[in-house]
Amino acid sequence: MAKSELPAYEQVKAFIKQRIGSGQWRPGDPVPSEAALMQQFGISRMTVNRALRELAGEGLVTRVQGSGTRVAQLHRISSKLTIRDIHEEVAERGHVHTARVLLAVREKAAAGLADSFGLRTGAVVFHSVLIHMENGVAIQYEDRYVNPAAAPAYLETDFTQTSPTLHLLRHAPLTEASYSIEACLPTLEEARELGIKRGEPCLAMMRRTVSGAHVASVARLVYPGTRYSFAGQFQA
Amino acid sequence: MAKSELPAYEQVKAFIKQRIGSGQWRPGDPVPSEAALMQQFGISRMTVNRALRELAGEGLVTRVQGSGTRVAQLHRISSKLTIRDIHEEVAERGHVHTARVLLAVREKAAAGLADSFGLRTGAVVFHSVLIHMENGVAIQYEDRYVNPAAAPAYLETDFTQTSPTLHLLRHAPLTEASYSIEACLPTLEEARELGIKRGEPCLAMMRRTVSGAHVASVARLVYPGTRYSFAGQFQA
DNA sequence: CAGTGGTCTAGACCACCGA
DNA sequence: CGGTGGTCTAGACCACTGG
Repeated sequence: MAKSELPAYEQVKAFIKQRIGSGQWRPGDPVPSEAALMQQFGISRMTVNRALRELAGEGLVTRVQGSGTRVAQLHRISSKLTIRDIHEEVAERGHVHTARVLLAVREKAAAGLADSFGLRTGAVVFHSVLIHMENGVAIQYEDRYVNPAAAPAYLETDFTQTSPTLHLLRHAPLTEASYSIEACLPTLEEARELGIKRGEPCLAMMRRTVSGAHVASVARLVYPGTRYSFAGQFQA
Repeated sequence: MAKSELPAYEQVKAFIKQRIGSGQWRPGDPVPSEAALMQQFGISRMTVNRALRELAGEGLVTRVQGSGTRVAQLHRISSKLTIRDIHEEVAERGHVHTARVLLAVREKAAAGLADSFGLRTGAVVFHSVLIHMENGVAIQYEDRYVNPAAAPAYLETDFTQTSPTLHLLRHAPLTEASYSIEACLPTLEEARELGIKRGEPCLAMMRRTVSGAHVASVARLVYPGTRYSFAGQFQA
């Protein structure tokens, strides 16, 4: 009707967000039903439904069929942590990314590693180790194992030109990934190659990626604590 | 028509995900138009639209009005990092959460801190420091400043019963938050209170939350590296 | 049982893009 | 201009919840 600039479903979302954000509606309180919002806004149910469905996806409300929609318990702050190809990340800061390859070989997998890949102990896996640098300063030690079944041409890559992550994204479409981040002290070799003291704390990310039926890659990424941090943001 | 168990829009999503995941459709390739998928699946456009809209929301495809839908460039792995109330988190593991309050006072804000809150230097802020324990083991040192304008009753809380995070979630509805995670060594006091050596690496999270017009809280959370890690997952 | 949300249809008008 | 996606409607049937 009106020449309103905002789509109707966005208006409904804004209305509800305002009520929640201002504290008028508290966690656990009921949100008006789709029928009620239809009437109130004079719009069709599909439109109201879309608004509520998106709010549920954002974690602001909880919907239960047959019961109703309620303001969610906001006991968690959920935000996106984006893990990106390091070359792209450095380039976006307007800096120069370079890499030094310390190792790029095929190896027989030890028992634990073979397990991670779902392979037999002693099966061949690819193993690469490199140092990533931003404007000449080492910022990441990347120790990675790759499943040949997922990326057979892995070792033919010039890792100074194409980062291992990029090669894998291109040749082994990602279907699943998991990671964990912890604090640690660098090993002797990591400290030497990163050019830091052994006592300097580091962030270590363990990452495991799955491509289709294969575990594609298992990597340990070590960042000097003083040169790197993960940041994130959240907006209601 | 068929007694298919999966909703039609989920079937469309699964179809497209399979094509992308298997590498048949590569980044930049066009995805069939809504009209084409309507025909192919024999369903209405709204249903196809929902499937494609959700895939776009998940970052798997890019949609441009007038141009079409394409497979997204998968150069980033984007996953949710969920930050939760520590009491809830410990309780969910079936463990016992306790807290020890080291400080809970009102203070005059130094220049830098006042800036963070958008207050004058010397304005009164609340300051709390506590140790969180899981089954009696210290897992987090929480050093937090709170804006009285956002949570006037903050200091009246018994933090051994209601965690600062929970109090804030209840009284200062969250509209925005940002954080960063880095590795560090604990200060003397942090090491003493956490019961760890000074050389033991820690994860430090700096968190800043906004509630409506106010910056509600600024906190530094220190976790012993050997007792904590952040984990996340991603699924295409 | 009445009320809720989950899904779906068969149309429609519009803004935008590229040829 | 035709094809694309963005939005919206006015119905519909169903599964589930709660009293």
